Amino acid sequence: MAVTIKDVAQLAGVSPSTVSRTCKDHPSISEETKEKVRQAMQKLGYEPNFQASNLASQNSRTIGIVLPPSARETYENSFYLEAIRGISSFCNQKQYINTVVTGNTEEELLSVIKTMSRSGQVDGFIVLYSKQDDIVINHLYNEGFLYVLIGKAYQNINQTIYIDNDNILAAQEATEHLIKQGHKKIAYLGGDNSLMFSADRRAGYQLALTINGITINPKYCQELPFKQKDQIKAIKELLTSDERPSAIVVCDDILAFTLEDICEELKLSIPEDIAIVSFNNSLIAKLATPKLTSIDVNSYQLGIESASQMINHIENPNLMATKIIVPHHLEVRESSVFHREEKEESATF
Amino acid sequence: MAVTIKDVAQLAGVSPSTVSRTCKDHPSISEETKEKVRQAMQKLGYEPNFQASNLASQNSRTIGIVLPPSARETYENSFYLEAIRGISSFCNQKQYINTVVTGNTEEELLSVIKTMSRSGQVDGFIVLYSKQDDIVINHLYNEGFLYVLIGKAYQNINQTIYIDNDNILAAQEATEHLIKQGHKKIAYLGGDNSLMFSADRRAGYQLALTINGITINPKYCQELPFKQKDQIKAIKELLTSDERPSAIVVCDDILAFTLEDICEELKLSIPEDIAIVSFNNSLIAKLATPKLTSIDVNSYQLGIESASQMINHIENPNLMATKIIVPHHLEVRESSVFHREEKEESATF
DNA sequence: TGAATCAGTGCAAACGTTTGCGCAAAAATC
DNA sequence: GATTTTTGCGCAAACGTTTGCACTGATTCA
Repeated sequence: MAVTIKDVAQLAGVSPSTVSRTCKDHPSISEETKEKVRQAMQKLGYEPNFQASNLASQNSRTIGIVLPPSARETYENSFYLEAIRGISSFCNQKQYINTVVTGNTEEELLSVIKTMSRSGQVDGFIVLYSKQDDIVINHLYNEGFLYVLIGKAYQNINQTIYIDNDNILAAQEATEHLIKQGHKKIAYLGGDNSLMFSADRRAGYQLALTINGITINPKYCQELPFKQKDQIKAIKELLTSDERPSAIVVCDDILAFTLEDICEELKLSIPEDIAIVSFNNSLIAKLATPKLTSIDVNSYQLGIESASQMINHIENPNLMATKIIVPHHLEVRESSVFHREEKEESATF
Repeated sequence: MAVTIKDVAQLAGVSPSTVSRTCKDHPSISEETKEKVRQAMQKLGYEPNFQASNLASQNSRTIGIVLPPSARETYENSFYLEAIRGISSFCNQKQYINTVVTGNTEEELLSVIKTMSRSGQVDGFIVLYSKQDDIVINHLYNEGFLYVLIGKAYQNINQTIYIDNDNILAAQEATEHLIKQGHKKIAYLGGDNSLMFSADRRAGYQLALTINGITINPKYCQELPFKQKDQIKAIKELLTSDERPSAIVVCDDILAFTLEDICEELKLSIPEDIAIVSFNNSLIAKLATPKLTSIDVNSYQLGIESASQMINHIENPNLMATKIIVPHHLEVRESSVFHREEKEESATF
């Protein structure tokens, strides 16, 4: 049997409550006694029992991580694992535990989440996506259960805690980067606009055009269908139309990669005929030919910050619902700039 | 305050112990009473308190998931998230919790693991890699703590539970697939051979050659350095040498992708000059041009099986250390076969 | 000098389960 | 009908913490 608080108390010649208070560094214990207790803990290799501690203090020190209910391809995006790693790393430091919950459908997810919250398995959920009218998010909100969103909240904005990039600004910068290269016919390829990041990036793109006095061409602003076949068809149509754009902002590296393929097929050279900027700065952006200019959203940091906020709110229930914006940065590579020198950073990979 | 076992007991007119036993479907409670209790539970929306239950039964119903301590690039491999999703999904069903632990160095990992096991935060660890002389794995073994490896065990093989593909067979099949296409000069590009999967794939490659009466050329069998720059250099040397191979088995899609790039640079066409088979069947394999023939290792299933084994061993401590082999399959695409028709499955993506 | 304050500790009751054991009542045995 | 066995359930003691409250001895204040 593992060493308990009583063993430590006995060895140190104090009561269990004194040991407990020493662990918490309670001010009403004298430094002298604390030292004595600490020595005993050290000697016995004491580690407080997680379950007992949680039961007594009526919490779980556990954070649920909710993956979006999606097709397998979605998870190929390294964003999710990086966010999870950020969360984990912070949790590990703070002696918290995290549990990822995943499901194929929204309903499946919801049912797991319901039992988890009712059984006190978790203190709160970090939801790794933000989507309009999502039943999971709505449920959490309606139940008043603690949750934080990665991505911008869609409704109840002032009451929900979220961690996000400034996707509008990011897309604006991406677009302005292209404008600076002399482009005027700039298109945007996005995904499902009920996902907040996609909608925001589109907004940023449009904002940049407006600010720079470029009129918005609706044909240039596309919400692509989910199926890859249809995506390809839509992209081809765009690229072979009379008003072919000379530059494209793409909401994701994977999609941008597909775009590069299509360009090659259509004998359009990048960045001469079509310049490209995309998002996520994943490995694929570095491996693509030509290498993709991409916006790094710091997904690991998004994870860290969301865990930090979560724990903060668990331990201080009356905190306001704050928002955190994690900085992004534009990683310029070959797909958007003519005659670019081989840069050291891309070379070291 | 949430509804407890006492509330249910009161409503059903029985004692708390009867409620508890009903939950466990204990045989010594009459079906009649059970039904009464179940109705009460239903009515109150009772969900057993996770912490209390764990404390009383002296376990944690929590599984730690150990990511390898690596550079960021490693995690771009979708293998890890898929494995985690498999584990999570199984845990969610079984009312278990999982917590991923990650660290930049082996020491960091080890220290987290130590406190986790001592504080009873987890019942066991699923280690998502298998490596020679790894201090984490060694620690777990020496402490006699429950763990299961994804990948083949390196030592204490009969005492450790592991879930793996038959990587030897997989690599053998990959190689024989190339042999069937008429290739005789076949090379193998692997990574760090202290990682078991890499060593096994090499072994399978060599086995296939031997069986088919092809002498092994040491130059053809490479353990590539970690840095991408050096990798590229080594590959280029191989491809420009006098004895240039006509086909290559590559231990990972990402590396194979890089190989394709180099081939293009050297004006070698795929699969005519160089045929390629790789591993993991990730998105990148489907997006590459030409599309990569790749071995799918069913990482999600590896996750499921490892969680299943883990829970089985948690609940039955005296079980033997079994091994589970998850099937793989070869997904044939353009990189290994001449004049391949566009297949439906690749088209649907 | 006596009352009031305070710092430092311990007592014991939670927290919500699980489970060994005991005890009735019912069933089986003779 | 008396004895034993079985069935079904409840009692109460764990499990290892946390924490409100009480208590003691020392210090301060008037």
